[in-house]
Amino acid sequence: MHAELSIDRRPWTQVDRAGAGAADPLGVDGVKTTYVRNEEIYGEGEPSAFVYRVLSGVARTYRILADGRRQISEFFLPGDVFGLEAGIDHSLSAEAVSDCVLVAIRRSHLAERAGRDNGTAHKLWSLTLHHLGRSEEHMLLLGRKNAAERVAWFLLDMAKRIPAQGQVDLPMSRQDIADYLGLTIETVSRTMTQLQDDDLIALPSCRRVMLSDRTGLADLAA
Amino acid sequence: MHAELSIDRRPWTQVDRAGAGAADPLGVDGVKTTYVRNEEIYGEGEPSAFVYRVLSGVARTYRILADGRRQISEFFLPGDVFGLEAGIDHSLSAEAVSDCVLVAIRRSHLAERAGRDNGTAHKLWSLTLHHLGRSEEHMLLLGRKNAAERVAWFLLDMAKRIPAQGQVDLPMSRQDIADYLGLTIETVSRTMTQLQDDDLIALPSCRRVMLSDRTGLADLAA
DNA sequence: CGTCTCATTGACACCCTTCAAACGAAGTGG
DNA sequence: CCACTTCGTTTGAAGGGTGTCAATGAGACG
Repeated sequence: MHAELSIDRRPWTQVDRAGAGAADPLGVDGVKTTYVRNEEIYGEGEPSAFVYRVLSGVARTYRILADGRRQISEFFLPGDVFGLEAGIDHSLSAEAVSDCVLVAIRRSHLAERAGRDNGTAHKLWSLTLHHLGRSEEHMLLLGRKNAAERVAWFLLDMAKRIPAQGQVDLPMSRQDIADYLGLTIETVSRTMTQLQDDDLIALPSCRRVMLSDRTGLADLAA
Repeated sequence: MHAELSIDRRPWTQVDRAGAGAADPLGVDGVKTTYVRNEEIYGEGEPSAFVYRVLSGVARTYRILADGRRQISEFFLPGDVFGLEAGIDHSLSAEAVSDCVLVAIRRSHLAERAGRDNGTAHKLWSLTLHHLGRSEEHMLLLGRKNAAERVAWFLLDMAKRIPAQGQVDLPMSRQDIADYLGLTIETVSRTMTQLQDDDLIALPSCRRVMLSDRTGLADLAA
């Protein structure tokens, strides 16, 4: 990895000291805001005025079809940034998966600083490239993988992103997982059970997953 | 659309005068290269040394699984730019869909210029955001749409991107379309026939599509 | 005209969805 | 402390949409 292209993923909470008005790692002041579970952060079509960094909790962005079919495009964990979009209006909606605290950074301030400071401009670009890389991986999953491969990939990805050893506490519901993986809630549930029967994982509770056989999961995830 | 976020999509051929060594709209010298149909432009895992602009013809980027399943992430038409990735190595492969001419722009030159010139930096970022927006749309398609909706969306998208009126001359094979839409070649073929039976399109030849009912197609594409 | 490649069509199988019911955990009120 | 409710998850049975396998058809080219 290029050092200059790497992304700072430290949960910002750890260095937060000032609350509202403190500078984000992107170098621009933001306002700390709390959202409760399932609360809307922004909606598709609304003006895209802010970029958000997650301090605690988890957020999701998604698109929805007229008949209610939903595709979650990404989950955002502490340290992650979302809300960067091409147009002046949001083409995605965003909601809180769990109660969460975000820093909202005014997009115009960010643009202004990026115009002056190459470092900020470069960070924003890197962040966008990182998202693009993940969405390409996501497309491969949605277009070409079966249910077991999708779920195995998802669990490994979550284990990578959530700091903990040997287990994952999933922050989202089965419905969220299904809408992220392009499956139904029933298929996700059945697949989890199957992975458990195959001794690849254990499920002490429905939100807690022990990865008993990471190699086996990785083989599946392809 | 922000004027500053808009993308210059003019086919560069129209302003090309010097051949190799001429400056791209991105402001950096590039080398014009010709590729024949199905020729590899770069492979997954190779060092990512160049960014490409299509002058003529069409290119595809894709990822492939160990057993050969392929997901095409995007087609690139004249004027389009591809090859921008987060890491130092390509995470996608790229090939020529048809014989095509590309300008290869050295990434290090681009990075150097972006470091000096905010305009270039901003163009690169906008381009990346544009790709990200498209890939989010693509994820919705792959995760939640059925075959008819996928094909209808694809035809409308191609009609938008390929200048012509009332008809589209598809530059790619059914296999390419299938791998882009997350379907099989047989399903694409059957769906095209079905759309024709429903009087939404006409197929004078397998590469030429007349969009007889754009409204009906748009309703389907959702 | 023969060959090669790609596209279309048909028959059948299977993975995932749909519909439905049971189960379990968490919270509330008696 | 225990019914009761609510919400989310799991499990079952059945159906459908898409994949697989195979054969036929249609252009392109020599």
